[in-house]
Amino acid sequence: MRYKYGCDMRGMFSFQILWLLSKRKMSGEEIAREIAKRRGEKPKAGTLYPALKELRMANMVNGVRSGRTITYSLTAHGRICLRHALTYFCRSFGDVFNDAK
Amino acid sequence: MRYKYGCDMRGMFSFQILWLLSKRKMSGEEIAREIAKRRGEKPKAGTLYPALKELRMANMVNGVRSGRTITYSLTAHGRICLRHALTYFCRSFGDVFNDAK
DNA sequence: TTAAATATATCGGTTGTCCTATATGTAATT
DNA sequence: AATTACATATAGGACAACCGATATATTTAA
Repeated sequence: MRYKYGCDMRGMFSFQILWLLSKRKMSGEEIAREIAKRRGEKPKAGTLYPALKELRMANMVNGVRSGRTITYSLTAHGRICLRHALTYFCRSFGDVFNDAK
Repeated sequence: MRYKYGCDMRGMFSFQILWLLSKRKMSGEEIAREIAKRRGEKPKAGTLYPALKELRMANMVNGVRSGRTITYSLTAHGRICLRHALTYFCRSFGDVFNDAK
């Protein structure tokens, strides 16, 4: 993933994962449920796990296995990327939100 | 463009175009400048015009040429799609935005 | 101990967001 | 008339968000 701070909104799914993990450690299933609460549908396994793999390979997220579940959490680098992405996100879409309520 | 109301955030660029056009009619260049104000970078012609073409083919936007500029505006159908997309967007990312400020 | 449920993972394919580079048509300038 | 600038457009390619289908562990239940 890139998170250029320019004109690129291809990272929304990974962005949301990073944001959720900034709140608390979660398993893949928990992440899927949190996204479902917001988007209305659970991301499929074929969407979620490749994204988590990308985030791990980019050293933004790490995972600790215990039994059959893996608990994912942000790395220091992930926290920095999230902060930049948040700034970009709010600057890009802040007025859309303010407008909507 | 699809605007399924499920788990799909691939339509952010088109979404932002629709939202901008809901404020006022604009040419392609004006749309690009408005996006630049928010995202920090002007979308390139190879990004913008294919997206506008898609929106026209989906009957969400129409364009009226006058000289060398085309003035784009929302169709009734575009307005309906935007309203649905706004609902989805706010439900998906409302807490991210509230959190950030 | 087999069966079912849970959690993670990969594969192949489609679509949309991006790019650089190039092309076309229109208006203003020289 | 030729040049420059502006606005729109297309071609070809990369990558990320999606899907359905399938596979592999691990735990729990029958």
